[in-house]
Amino acid sequence: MPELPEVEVLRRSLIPRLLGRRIVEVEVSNPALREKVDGARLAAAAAGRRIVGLGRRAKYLLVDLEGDHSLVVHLGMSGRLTVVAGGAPREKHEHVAFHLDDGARLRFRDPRRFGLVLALPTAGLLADRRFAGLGPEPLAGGLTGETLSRAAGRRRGAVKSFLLDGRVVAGVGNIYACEALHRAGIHPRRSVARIAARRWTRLADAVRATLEAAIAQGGTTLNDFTDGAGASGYFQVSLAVYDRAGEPCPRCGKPVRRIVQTGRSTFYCGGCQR
DNA sequence: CGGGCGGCCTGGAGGC
DNA sequence: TGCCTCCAGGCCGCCC
Repeated sequence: MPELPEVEVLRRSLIPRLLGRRIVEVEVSNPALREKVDGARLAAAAAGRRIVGLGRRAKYLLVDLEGDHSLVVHLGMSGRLTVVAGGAPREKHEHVAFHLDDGARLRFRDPRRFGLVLALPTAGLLADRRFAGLGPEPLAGGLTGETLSRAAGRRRGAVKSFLLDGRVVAGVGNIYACEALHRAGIHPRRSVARIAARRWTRLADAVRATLEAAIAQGGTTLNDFTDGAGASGYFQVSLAVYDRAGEPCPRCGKPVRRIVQTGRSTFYCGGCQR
């Protein structure tokens, strides 16, 4: 379940393996991802081009190519992007492969096919409809209590759902929304209309701290995530509440509870989240 | 326009 | 052992 930290860990792990490499061939085995993969367009954008940068916006990995195009990769739920030896056999669910000039292969594997691989013009990339409505990058200085408070505006919904809204803040998914609320001591069902300035600041700080801690530990590997070399993260051992229903809260010892909000699981501590 | 919800998709887990 | 159901959830589109 790759969220911002996992994509950031992936990005950093790919830099030494991809930067300066030339893509020699693009192979699409199954175009049926979230958006149909346009193999001809991918090849036109990437074949013969060097990789000159690796960026990230929200949960999207941005591969900057020489020329005027970038590759945009989203891991969805179960996507993995890894660099493997050129002779490695094609894996099940390996839908897209980029063959590199050093003989290696950049493999995109995604059993659930919620992911995305496409090429877009680099100029104005972030103005693309997929990025245009996104909220601030939480680790780029754009996330403050005031940002959150202003985004809340006249909204009245639960703060957990609010944090999951990419227009509010980019890159926060279910795991880190739960963890950040726990860190901030805020109940996931609390209405955003009933959060004071001081608590917005605490929440913004908690979101940043949670994401940074997860990146420092290589991300969270519950089922699928690995970095570009195939290595798992280990933040899952640091999760305070996520997927820990019934276990004691690491802060106050009361049992962690599971509820469902807008169709997805929320984990929190009824003792220290108010 | 905010917000809720279904659909997409497969593998793994759990029940019987 | 095998079959069934459910669940994981990012994102989009539809609806009220």
